[in-house]
Amino acid sequence: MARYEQIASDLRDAIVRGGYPIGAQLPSEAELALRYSAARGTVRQAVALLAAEGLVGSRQGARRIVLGSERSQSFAELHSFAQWARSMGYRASGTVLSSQRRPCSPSEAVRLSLEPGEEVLDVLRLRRLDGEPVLVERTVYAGWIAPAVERLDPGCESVTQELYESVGLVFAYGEHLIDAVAAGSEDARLLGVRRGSPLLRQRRVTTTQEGRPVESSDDRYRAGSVTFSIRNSTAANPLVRRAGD
Amino acid sequence: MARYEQIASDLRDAIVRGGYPIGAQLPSEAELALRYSAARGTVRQAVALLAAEGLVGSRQGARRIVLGSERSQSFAELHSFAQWARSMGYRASGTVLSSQRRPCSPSEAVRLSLEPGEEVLDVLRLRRLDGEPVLVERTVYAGWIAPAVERLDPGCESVTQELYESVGLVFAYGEHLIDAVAAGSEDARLLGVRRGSPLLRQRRVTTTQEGRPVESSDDRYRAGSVTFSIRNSTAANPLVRRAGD
DNA sequence: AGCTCTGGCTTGTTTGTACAAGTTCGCCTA
DNA sequence: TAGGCGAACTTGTACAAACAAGCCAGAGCT
Repeated sequence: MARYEQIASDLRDAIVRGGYPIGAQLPSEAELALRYSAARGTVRQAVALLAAEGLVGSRQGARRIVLGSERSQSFAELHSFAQWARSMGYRASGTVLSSQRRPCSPSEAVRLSLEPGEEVLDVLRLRRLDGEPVLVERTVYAGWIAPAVERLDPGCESVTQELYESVGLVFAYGEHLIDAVAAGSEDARLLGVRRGSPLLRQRRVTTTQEGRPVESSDDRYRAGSVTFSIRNSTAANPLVRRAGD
Repeated sequence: MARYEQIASDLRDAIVRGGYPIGAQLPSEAELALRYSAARGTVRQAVALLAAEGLVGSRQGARRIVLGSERSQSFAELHSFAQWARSMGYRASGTVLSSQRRPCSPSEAVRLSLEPGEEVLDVLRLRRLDGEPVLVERTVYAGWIAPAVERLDPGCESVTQELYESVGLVFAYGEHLIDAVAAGSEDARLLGVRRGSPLLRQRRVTTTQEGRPVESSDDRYRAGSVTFSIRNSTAANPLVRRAGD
């Protein structure tokens, strides 16, 4: 673990534990540098990490301010339903309802950087939190990873983790589109809600470290079961609003 | 404009214009430093900016990779419906349907850091894109900014911009919670949809540069009109999934 | 042909220095 | 008392240097 990560982690703990309540000022960079016997540049990297997490804000000339005190989750917990559920103290389970190979559609070819007509693996999964059905996941895997996915146990908890352990596949980047849709008849049946009732939809494309697309997924959460949360600032602005399709 | 921002802007333009297509390698830091006659540290600040925007990814030892080529919008465009609409080429309009002072509820007192029972301003607005009703906005303003809000023109396009010009108020930080809800009868009537149909809800709290909360808002978008978009990576992870209320 | 290994390239981390720019607060003055 | 001024403090930007760690392609070997 790098020195600046240690310092960031130490400060984050202090904030989460209430040592620096919301609205309080953080010590100056010079003071932190002295306290941790590090150069000012190293301390700046540490607080930049906290700023990216939305925990602290800063303005030139003034002390840094604590903006929030909730620990933000890791990348893995955003991409893996099971890992997220575990970290929240829920028991996650899942079932593969169908799984079949087929040639990819033109739009999928673009999203996954495939040749038109190349084979993909189409998987439908139902996910549960503490036994309650919460999420319908329709995932399209690129052909080159399909064999490894097909080898997975149908009741497998964490696909992400299994793929890492079996073939060393690491998800590294993701793009996510979030909107609301009405439940179709299949969604309604699986989630146990009425047709037309609101669902939170997350469409995502995930790629490896090399930027190679692995999967494209359409996840639909039962309303009330999940909320997405973001902190942004004039400096860091990850969330973007787009016009509907 | 800082040197590293110039470099970032230059590289971003090149990426957006297709000079570096998705999947391509960026020049090495040393080469960029030479090209721009800047120190390597300065170049690193520039590419860190692009990485935060999700445009490029990096791994130690390998060249940086272009991951996306869409320009992400500014903070203002996320917080201000009007400024976002304008940048997307839409014509935005809005109407204040009601506006009244009342004592704040206990939960609002916490969210806006107010004394229990302190006065707040409650505003209901309907927003349109090219004439079409798209968004119902229920905003609660802290008492100290209420007079300035009440002085605004009821048909005012951009509240954010007007507040900046009239009292110099700058929104600097925001927290956003995104989920899906069914349209209530008021929502349905205003947006011209059926009761119970899906809406995309964005609840947000916005604060000033000093970390002082200004407004708390519940915005509901008609399904299909707006999508939120995010890019994340193992390094930068702004988006968080949370359990429902 | 296929494999390993190594050397050079590239990004990651840390330190040190210097100056610019903005904030804060006390002091002085009108 | 109210306002203006300035000094001290704090964050932002930029440069330079050095080493660590990981990647990659080409040389050489089997």
